[in-house]
Amino acid sequence: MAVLSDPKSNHLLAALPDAEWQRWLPSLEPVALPLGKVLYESGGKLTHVYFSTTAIVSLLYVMENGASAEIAVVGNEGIVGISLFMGGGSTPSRAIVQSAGHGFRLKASLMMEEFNRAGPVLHLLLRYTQALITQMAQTAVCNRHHTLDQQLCRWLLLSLDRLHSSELVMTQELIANMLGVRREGVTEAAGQLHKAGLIRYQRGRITVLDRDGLEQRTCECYAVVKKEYDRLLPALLAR
Amino acid sequence: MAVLSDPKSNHLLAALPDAEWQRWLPSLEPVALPLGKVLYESGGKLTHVYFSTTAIVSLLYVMENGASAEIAVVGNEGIVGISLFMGGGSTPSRAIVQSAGHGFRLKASLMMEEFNRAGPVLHLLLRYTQALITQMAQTAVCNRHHTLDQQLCRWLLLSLDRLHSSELVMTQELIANMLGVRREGVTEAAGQLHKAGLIRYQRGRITVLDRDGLEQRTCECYAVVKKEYDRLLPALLAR
DNA sequence: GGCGAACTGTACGCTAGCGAACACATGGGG
DNA sequence: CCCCATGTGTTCGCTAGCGTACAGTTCGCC
Repeated sequence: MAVLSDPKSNHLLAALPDAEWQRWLPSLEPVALPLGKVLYESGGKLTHVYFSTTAIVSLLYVMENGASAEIAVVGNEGIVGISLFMGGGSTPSRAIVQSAGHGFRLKASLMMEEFNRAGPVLHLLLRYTQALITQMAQTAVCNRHHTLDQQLCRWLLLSLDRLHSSELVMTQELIANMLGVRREGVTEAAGQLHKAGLIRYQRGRITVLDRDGLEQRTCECYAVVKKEYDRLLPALLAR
Repeated sequence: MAVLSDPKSNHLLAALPDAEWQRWLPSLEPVALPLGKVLYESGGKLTHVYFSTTAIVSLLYVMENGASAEIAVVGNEGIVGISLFMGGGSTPSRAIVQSAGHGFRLKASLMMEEFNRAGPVLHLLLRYTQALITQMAQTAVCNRHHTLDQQLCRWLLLSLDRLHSSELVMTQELIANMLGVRREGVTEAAGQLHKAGLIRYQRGRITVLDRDGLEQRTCECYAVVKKEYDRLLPALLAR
């Protein structure tokens, strides 16, 4: 995989009007996003916003006792660091790379300048934020009502949608952290999916064999989120 | 309680610069917000945004099977209908009055005009939205990790903060819907709080006797949300 | 003033997921 | 090439909360 991927692999960047694109290009700084890299810390000030091209980033809340839960996931469809332009400049959550890859970043000050032009950039970012809000809301619902198996399916599907392959480099331990459950629970649920022939895996590497099967097993939450992203950001998905 | 309360009882309205305030005033339409009133439906187009003064509104997701879960709660500190200005004009959730009261509404077209002036109104609304996002995220975390007792405390505290009295008119059934749990579970948890001398209740009417006690019993989620609202919207709380 | 609907309390068996403890597998680095 | 750190599988007892069923209580209304 090339270190320098195309910025237009990020759907938000790709959706920029030409004027903005030309203006931003020189300032877009390519960055490697290795597994576990923390893009911002809970309560920390944002220095950059990130546009992933091939990585997946989790927005994670870590509790006082060390337990954690994923709030939302961002891939090449979005931007990491919305609290910058929403106001406040920080959030109580952490952004951490969940699947290694590359991306681009933009200085916070520049981002703010662009946002404050109050043109298409602002509207694009707010629509994306609205989609992200839906994902968070649905995460709350899912955490309340659905089984671990269903949630695992949802999580795999959301991750797949944000990747280019059907293979996830991801240990069960990591997945457990994201879902906020025990690793053993993930082992068990993954075992079910394996038995059902939907996935295959070897030590930190999950291959999805039957995407439709996963969709049938998961709860409605996945479809709700997917539909809302498609509705709010159609241009981005056209690519 | 007067039908026409003061619009400035709503913190967002109160925080408007004078010019905006003068401009909006003639268009602010007083509305009664009786228990159970639906301000917008899942996927429905927004015709107005609402500024509550004395009511509490729940953002609720209702699942295909009829089960539900509260995503966030809005009182006189906020606005109902953020998806209007965020883009998209609808969300998959429902907004329903959880505690009766009054408020004001503004036509969607007017709200958009004001938002698109891209001045202080825009920034105020986005900061509020950021606070709301935190609440949603923390709801997700809380649903994952905390006990029903803790969540009930959190919920009571969040509701108290959005009311003017220490008395909630609210059946256990309703609370159960909000928390996405069984009514019996709420009965039990409420019984604990009653025994501990923290609350009192008579048939759909809960009186909080010991607020500090609730704060000690609840999980960290309440404090996280409270702190973030205070941080993001300090002017509003000064009143 | 008492009837009935709405609200609250209690009980019981059941299940998903937890916590802890440990055995097994695997594959990359010395 | 083999060692051992890292990842995975399995087991067991435990608990919170579910679903169901039903009894008791309160209050508004006729």
